[in-house]
Amino acid sequence: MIRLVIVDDHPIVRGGLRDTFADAEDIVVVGEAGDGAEGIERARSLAADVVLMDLRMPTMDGVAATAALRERAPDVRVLVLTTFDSESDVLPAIEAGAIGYLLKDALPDELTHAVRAAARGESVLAPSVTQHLMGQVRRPGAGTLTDREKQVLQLVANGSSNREAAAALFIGEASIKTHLQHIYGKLGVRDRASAVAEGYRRRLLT
Amino acid sequence: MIRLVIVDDHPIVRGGLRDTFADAEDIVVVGEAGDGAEGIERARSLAADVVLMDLRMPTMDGVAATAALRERAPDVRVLVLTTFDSESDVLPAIEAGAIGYLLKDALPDELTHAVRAAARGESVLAPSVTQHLMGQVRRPGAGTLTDREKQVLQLVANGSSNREAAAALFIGEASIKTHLQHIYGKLGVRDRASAVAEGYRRRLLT
DNA sequence: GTCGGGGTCCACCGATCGGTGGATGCGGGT
DNA sequence: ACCCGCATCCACCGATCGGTGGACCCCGAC
Repeated sequence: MIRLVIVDDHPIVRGGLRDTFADAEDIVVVGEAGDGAEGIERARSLAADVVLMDLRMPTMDGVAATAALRERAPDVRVLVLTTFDSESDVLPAIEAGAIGYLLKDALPDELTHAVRAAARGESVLAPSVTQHLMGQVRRPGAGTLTDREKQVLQLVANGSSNREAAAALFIGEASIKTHLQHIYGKLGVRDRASAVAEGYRRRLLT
Repeated sequence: MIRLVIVDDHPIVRGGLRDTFADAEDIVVVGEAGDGAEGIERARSLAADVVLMDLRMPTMDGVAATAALRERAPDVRVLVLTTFDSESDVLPAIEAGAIGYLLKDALPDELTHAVRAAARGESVLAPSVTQHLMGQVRRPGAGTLTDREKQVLQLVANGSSNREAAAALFIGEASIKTHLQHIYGKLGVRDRASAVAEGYRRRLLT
């Protein structure tokens, strides 16, 4: 029997998860928590096998909680279940010691399978997360924007539209779009707003 | 006769400006420079009345050059002429001692008038810049996003579309749009990408 | 010499965003 | 009692963006 603890700050989400695992005869939800600190306490006192961990939570977030659990209760497997799959969420969570990373659009079936896999010590990743990870290894130089790309990103961060950025660099609008596509690919994002965010996180922008 | 020095790293822009002032009988362009350090030197050695200063330049930017000029040649009026009007450009430039702030979409006529005004010690600001400044005084609490607005901005920075952010916060897409409009107003930007940038600059985002 | 990466450009399309001008309800402050 | 800030929601529109699948040129490395 797999002893599961659910950590998520939304009661509604917790309810949905509880229902999901009600059908699984080999999984029992032994506890719930609304933030990271509480989650750590529950996981330890209830002798959890697997913790289903949200990332964005008040007071103590999922990454910090995961890291703390790895330290204080190394036998507990932490399975991240969150809404976001940007690199800035995925990589810290993996580094912190999460054994799996699923997105909240996962089907109930996928969820129960993932919990069983986690209990066996196997890793389960959402497809888009897998891509991010592959991107990290496939391209050792990934995250290295060219000078031109940095210029474009800086202009976008300063409020330029594609047209304005093109004018500022004396090139065509199409080139700006191409540069941005390359930037999205390298940073693992889908739009200019999160590209700017990643730019600041990686200290590419001022 | 007003002695003018042009500081801009693009030769083409310098050329255009030179042409612009060729028609003004009371203004003579006595020198040009391609970066801030050079601009300071020219402004002093050529006894400039007014310096037309670009902000984004290699090696020494316009803000640093303006501050240095105020220090070492307080009689020289610095008139900023740049492409950008985000708060993070405007405020430092004004603080550094610029007497005016124009955008590069200004008409030649506006430019010559502004140079004459600067020579007389009067301030000329581009309309959108004036708005930024007024925003600074009118709202002492400006730049203070509400908790909800910070949540929205954080989600946008993490790559959420409006729809996704709405789902994450359990509210409607229309509310996300409204929050974003408020955020744009408070941060003095026009789109989500530069809102994210301002968020990082003001340390509202992680 | 050719292969790959960087930079530039094109067309087309659907999706999303930004702008505007509202409206409602709640709570705190005067 | 009233007003204002905050949060929520609506509709409509044009502008912009993101996705795709190319293309060309230049240059340096192998």
